[in-house]
Amino acid sequence: MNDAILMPHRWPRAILHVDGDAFFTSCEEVLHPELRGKPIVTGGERGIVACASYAAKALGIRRAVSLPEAKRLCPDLVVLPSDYETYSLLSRRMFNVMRRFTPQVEEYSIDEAFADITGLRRPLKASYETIALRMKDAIERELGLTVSVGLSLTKVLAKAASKHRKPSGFTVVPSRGIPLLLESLPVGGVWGIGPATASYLDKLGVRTALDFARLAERTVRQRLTKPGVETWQELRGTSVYPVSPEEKSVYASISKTKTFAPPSADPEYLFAHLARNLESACIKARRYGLAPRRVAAFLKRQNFDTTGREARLNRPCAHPLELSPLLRGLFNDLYRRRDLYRATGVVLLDLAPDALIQYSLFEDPLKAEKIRELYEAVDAVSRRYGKHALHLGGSHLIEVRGKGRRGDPTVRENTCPYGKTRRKQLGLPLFRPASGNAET
DNA sequence: TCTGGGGTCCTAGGACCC
DNA sequence: TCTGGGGTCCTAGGACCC
Repeated sequence: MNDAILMPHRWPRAILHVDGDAFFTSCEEVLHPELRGKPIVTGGERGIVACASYAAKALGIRRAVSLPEAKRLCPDLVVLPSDYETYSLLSRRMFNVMRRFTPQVEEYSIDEAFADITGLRRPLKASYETIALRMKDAIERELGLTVSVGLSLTKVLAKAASKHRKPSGFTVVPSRGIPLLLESLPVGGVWGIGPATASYLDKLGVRTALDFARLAERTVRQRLTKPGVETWQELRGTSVYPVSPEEKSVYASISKTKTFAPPSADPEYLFAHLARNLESACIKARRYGLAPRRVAAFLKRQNFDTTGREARLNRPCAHPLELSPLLRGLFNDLYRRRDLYRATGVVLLDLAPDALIQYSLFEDPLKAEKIRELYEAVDAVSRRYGKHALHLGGSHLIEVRGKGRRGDPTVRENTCPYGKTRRKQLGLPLFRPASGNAET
């Protein structure tokens, strides 16, 4: 282990992290001042707590607990449905306040943002600390809710700093302050270190973020993968994650999943859930004018093990009617009769803008066009009467065996997206026979 | 943390080719 | 019929985040 954290000169970079305090419920308090200070939660529509106000947290109510359980802890609890429109609005306002100081603002989530204020001391005639404090004050004054702010040399350190003191915390960590900050932070609390890495590090005797930061570089490179090494560098004050102000407007993927109780082994029941996942995901994709080039399905077993399969389309397509046979193929490949499953899910990947959707010469363009018209009508009905007002009439309507029927427009011809399965179908061994005594 | 739902990124290793 | 090596592409799954 090293003796000391490297000491770079004082502010090689000045990065701050702004974190809304109990953001959703705080937004509700802005909207309904009479609720201020009361125990309130949002998430009423889902049956679990999405966000708990500080008054509710004081009573032991945490995220993801069920509403009946929360009600039991606090009979007077105010339960509200999530109102994302309002939260997004206040979120945008928060980011805009930040952007008055610098365009180098990265919107990380609805209630968090980073800003790189390196080099602003001279133009703004103020210390980094003062700039950060002005930003915090402006947000709180203009929005009427509080944020916690961390200022340090890297994103990982700034994030650790902002959560060091909440709510309405303000924590400045120059290089000499790093050990003090990291000493009281369990390594699993570091942004980028999850349960798996934390328990692995624990075996190496690493308990706190400071222990981790003090590991020798060679040790870290040998034992961890890229994200681990980068997190280690950031913790030592070397900035490797830039603040990137470009907004990522398009989704890389869209997924829909559903857990059901009790778990089931009934293939028709499971496939019906998958079909519904597919419809929801496609509705969302079409709403954003997107269509996937790859579609994946996954099943979650009772023990939370998850397996998935994906398939490539020969053109982007966000229409369940066309994708359903393909989904059936993926499902057949995944499903094991002896297993009980607790959830299904569908992921649309490789999303392309709808404008780019083109029909291949080998298909019946009339049919494709009809399907497109059908879904335009479906979307219109859904907008009016709700999401699943119209949907596929269950799996029985579409009788398809296996997958990738020749001529199926949604499956690339002569291509099998899953090698192992294809090998199985062709009666080939899944692996090259091992050398040695594999065949005794 | 006894585990809901929606995302992103990384990597091992197989497929395929030369 | 066993035998390499190397490069690229892709899939499945893991890990992490809010």
